[in-house]
Amino acid sequence: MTDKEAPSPATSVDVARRAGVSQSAVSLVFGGKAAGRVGKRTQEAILRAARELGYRPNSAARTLRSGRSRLLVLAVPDVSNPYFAAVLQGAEQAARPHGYSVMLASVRDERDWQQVILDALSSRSVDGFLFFSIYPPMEGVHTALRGKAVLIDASSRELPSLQLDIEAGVRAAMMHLLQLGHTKIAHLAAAVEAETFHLRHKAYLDVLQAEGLPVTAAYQRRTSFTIADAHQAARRILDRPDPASAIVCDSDVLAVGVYKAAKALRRTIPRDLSVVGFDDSVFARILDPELTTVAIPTTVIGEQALLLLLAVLEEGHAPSQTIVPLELVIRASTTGVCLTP
Amino acid sequence: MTDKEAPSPATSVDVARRAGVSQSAVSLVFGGKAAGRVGKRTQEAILRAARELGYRPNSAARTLRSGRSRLLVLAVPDVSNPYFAAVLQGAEQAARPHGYSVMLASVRDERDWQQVILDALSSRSVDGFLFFSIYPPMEGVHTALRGKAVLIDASSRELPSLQLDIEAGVRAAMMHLLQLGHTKIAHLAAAVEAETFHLRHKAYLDVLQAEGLPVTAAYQRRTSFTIADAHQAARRILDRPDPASAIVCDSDVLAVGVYKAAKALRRTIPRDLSVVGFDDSVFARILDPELTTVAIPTTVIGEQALLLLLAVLEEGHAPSQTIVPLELVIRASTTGVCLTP
DNA sequence: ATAAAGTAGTCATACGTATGATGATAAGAG
DNA sequence: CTCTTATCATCATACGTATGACTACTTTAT
Repeated sequence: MTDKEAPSPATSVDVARRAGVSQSAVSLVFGGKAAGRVGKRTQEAILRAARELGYRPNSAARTLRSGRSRLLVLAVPDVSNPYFAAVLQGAEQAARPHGYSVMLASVRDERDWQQVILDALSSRSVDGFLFFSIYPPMEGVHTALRGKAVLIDASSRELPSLQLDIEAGVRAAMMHLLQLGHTKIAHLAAAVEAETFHLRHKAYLDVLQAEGLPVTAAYQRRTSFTIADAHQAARRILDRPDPASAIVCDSDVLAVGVYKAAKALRRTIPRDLSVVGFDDSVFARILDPELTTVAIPTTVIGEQALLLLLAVLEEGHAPSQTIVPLELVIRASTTGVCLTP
Repeated sequence: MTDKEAPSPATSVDVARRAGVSQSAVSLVFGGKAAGRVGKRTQEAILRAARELGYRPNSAARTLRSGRSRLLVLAVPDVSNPYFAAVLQGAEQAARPHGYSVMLASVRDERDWQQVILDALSSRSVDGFLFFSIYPPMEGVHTALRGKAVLIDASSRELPSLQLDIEAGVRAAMMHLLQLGHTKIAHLAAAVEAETFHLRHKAYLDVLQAEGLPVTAAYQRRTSFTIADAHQAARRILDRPDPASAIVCDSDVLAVGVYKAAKALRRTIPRDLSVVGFDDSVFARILDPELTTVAIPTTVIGEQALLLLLAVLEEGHAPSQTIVPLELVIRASTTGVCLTP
């Protein structure tokens, strides 16, 4: 109510003067180190004075003096992918109560990569990093990053990581299809050099072998991460004398391509073809029929990864490797195989 | 090649020492104010020394001293909407060459709003803001924001803004449908208190009137910004004796709801129902049939808005109101009306 | 009674940069 | 030869905070 716009913002010195204490005391209170150094009485006086002046600590000064910016970076390969947006949301939520902010950095190629890191590190404007599997830290930066970064959906000897149980996810998808009677199951893989995608393909092959099914080369295709390319790749899997009756995709985005291919070839999903996606992004529920997919708990991942990072930053502590379980969400794109063609 | 990891990062003093000049000279060079103050010779010497030491200016110190952080904030209502992600991308691209960074802030309700602004402003960690139509600046903050913010898809007397030609977009959609022979055109509106959505509805009504078509209350429905709610609302428009033959939606997201409603009611798009969306988000091409929609050039908007903001910040200059044209993208969800039912 | 430990508070300084004021030298104008 | 103007470089200082060192007082232990 007595809110007057301060022409020049109040500083800790102003607050100290008004509360009749030293600047140090103010700093201690706002730095959270008041325990055992500032009495309860004066603490209240300081807070009151601060409120009256509308005081907020100057973050630049704070960073300069303490060497910590309380700013973290989430580096993702594609800003416009809703998948990463959800992770960001989770990370932000976890960061706020600890006084940290999270910035999004889009890292398209490896050059960006190095750029972002070196810039951020050497200008000392960023305290820590969250990196996605894609473009994992290269040898050079690896060491510079120790104690400052956490990997998501990737493993590393040098950096702590938040792992997704990719193998279990793929296995769940495969078993679901097997139980529905499918034997000719294809895998539409993302042609991205990242551990997470290698794991997906390995799991696919493992299940086939474990179940005594044949491994057909024609049922395995790699494609770039676009709908159009996925469409073409899916076409090659389907447009042959002995087409697969089910396709497991490395991502919901790729599943979209499969839908388009099915339509072009006049196959009906799920009657003629069962499709399983990966991610459970918004796309899954937009597609018609709604997509059966391996759900990745994006928000939870953001939270957990950030908590890991905070542990690393503030305690140097790296709780080995945390594993996040994935869950198969069964919707309308999968059904029993048609017995008589 | 002679890249040795510096244990403690080099400062401008280190560079100065190595180049045999004063710290001021280094600062001038890296601040871009070397013209007429630092000779060509010494400038080169400084740059060389800096390179050798791997020097990067400390941003905190820079901010503290200059009072400018070179950090901007893009405040959006929903981080997970790809629409905003694209804008961010455009903004970042435009910001980088000017030495600015852009942060994303998710502003869900008005409380967030005030929080973000006051925090950012008073801790002096942010130089400027980009705000979306949704939750436009309230009276209180308005003044504090002058000279520091630009509005996107909204108008204001106090703040410069980047306007979208919403009216022309809606009109294009309507004229397209009219030319296809539709007369019973519905409007599925977003129940969000923002100028941009008011404009959409007004334009819808204006076209009806201008073309001498009746205004039917049952063809106008408002819905919250979710697929499920849009589904229900669309149902009410379609599930009646005299259903509309075309629906114009305030957003692609709402159009998704319409598709679901059409499916539930066993109507085929576009044979039984034409649908037009708004945004041209990823969804438009994922839907089947692909969605005719009013395209918003998101990346361009990000760029332009940021350029506006820079002009405001660096020159106090506000180029009145810039208007961005929208374009109708015709795909497969619209077709001529069926003459004999 | 004295040492040790705990509590409440202040002092002084340094973090790394930007920038106005101040010279020093050289060059061109009258 | 002096006066202005231009160019190049430096000095000194302040931005606002965090924090180790220090003082004074109180409590507890021995």
